[in-house]
Amino acid sequence: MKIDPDNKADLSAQIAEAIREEIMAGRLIVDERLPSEAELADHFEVSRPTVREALKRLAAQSLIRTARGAFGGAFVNRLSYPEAYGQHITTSTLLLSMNGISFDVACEARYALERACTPLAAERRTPDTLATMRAEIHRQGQPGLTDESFCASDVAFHRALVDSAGNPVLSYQLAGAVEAMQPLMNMITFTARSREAIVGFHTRIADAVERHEAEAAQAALSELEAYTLTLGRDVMAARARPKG
Amino acid sequence: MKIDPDNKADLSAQIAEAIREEIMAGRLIVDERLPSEAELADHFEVSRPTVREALKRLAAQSLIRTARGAFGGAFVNRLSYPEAYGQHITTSTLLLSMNGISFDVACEARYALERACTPLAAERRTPDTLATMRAEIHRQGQPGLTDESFCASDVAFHRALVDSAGNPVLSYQLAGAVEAMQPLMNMITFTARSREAIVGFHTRIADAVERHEAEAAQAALSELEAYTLTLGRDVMAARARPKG
DNA sequence: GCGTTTAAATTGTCAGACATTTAAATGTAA
DNA sequence: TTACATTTAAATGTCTGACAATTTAAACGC
Repeated sequence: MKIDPDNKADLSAQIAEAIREEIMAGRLIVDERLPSEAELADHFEVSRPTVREALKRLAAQSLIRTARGAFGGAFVNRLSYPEAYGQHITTSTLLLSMNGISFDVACEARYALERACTPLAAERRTPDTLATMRAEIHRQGQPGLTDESFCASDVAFHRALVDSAGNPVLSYQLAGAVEAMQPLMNMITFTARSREAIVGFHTRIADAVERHEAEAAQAALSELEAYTLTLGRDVMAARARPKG
Repeated sequence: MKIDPDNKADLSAQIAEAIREEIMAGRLIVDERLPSEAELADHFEVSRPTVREALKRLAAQSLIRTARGAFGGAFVNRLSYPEAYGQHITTSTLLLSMNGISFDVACEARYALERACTPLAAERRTPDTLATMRAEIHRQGQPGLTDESFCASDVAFHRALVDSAGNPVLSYQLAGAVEAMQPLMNMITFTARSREAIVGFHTRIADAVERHEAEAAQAALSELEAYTLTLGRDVMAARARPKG
């Protein structure tokens, strides 16, 4: 493994980067065991705590996993879809919340991406994904539902729509976009009237997907986007008026 | 800040998660200073190395940054677009390479997402992004170009197309999809004939975007997808035949 | 008033030790 | 021989204490 020049950056960051490059380049393959912490410390000529900090950096990115005990150690981790989802959602959510991304921009990106899945979803939807969409639509019509539950069900519906495309890479990419919108969506209070409208759009989408009508589904999605945008703008406008 | 129950997981992971939740929930805001390592160790009732491992986990995710010296410490980091790009690309690349994602599935996801940007790109393209696309097309026609440079230019062209949409969130989401394909694309050797064909598709796309013709651009993209798929399948087939 | 020096606070690194966990090796009895 | 219990070795997890390097602010001298 590569060494570190007289770089002045943190040693643990340099070591983590060296190991990360080995993994990215495929020179360390999945489930391969890294040398023990003591051996790594010896190799890089640093102390064990420094090596451990480097390994924790890699663990935080799900690049390695560790096991205690004899024949334990650090192993190259096969990045699973749930782990990848989680990291993507964390990154996307923070990017939106920390950079003052407007509701309009986030909304546009989200629905543009979602429309991209729709033709595939209309072509390949299964009874299973259709049933999930129908179930979420039914839940959204329940009177006692809290705003939080309504939002969660909304996410689940759109998630099912995306999953209908049957492309796990697409599902992964969309997860970040849809989930990251959640905090922004939570700012909107859904009146009974707006819920009714949204359920209407969802029903149109599910119907179109069931009938393999991609364009009708895309059209309904575009109208839902426009409607969501008006809801968001109303909230912003109301917030600009400090008068209650 | 929250404490840790009698959980048996790593203390550093628990502490990192507790701080991460504070940041995600907005209770720790951008540029806010965390307590010093000694204070955190005191608060969580662990030793300083354990706190440091937790902080390194957060630093690896660009959630915090650290500064030495008096009035230094750990600060909540504003996640920048380049940092978010980098993490997204790392995650996407590893997800594809470690899970045996087929060329077909990755290709489908990538072009589906890219087509989603096309209507916005055709609407909003600027002289600047058009010039970038033209420049990359010109470079791709140079005879002496290596396969690596051709691939890089291909990525730059598609990146310019995506950026034409003028939506930074969309650009961020697409970066992972496009860049993560790069290792798979590098397996394809581009003959003079295939390069000529690709330059032709790129020219059609640029022309359509310049004329604000979204559907023509999408059609050219779809044909490029089909052509890329045949190239990839030829490579796979040639690889299946061990005979040279 | 200004430049220099000093002090303090904080992260970065090290050394050594002990605790905990895990699986293999070993021993023991039915 | 087989099954079960014990021991052992290897590795990570955690702690203590110390020192180095860095950076800012305050003190100091002129």
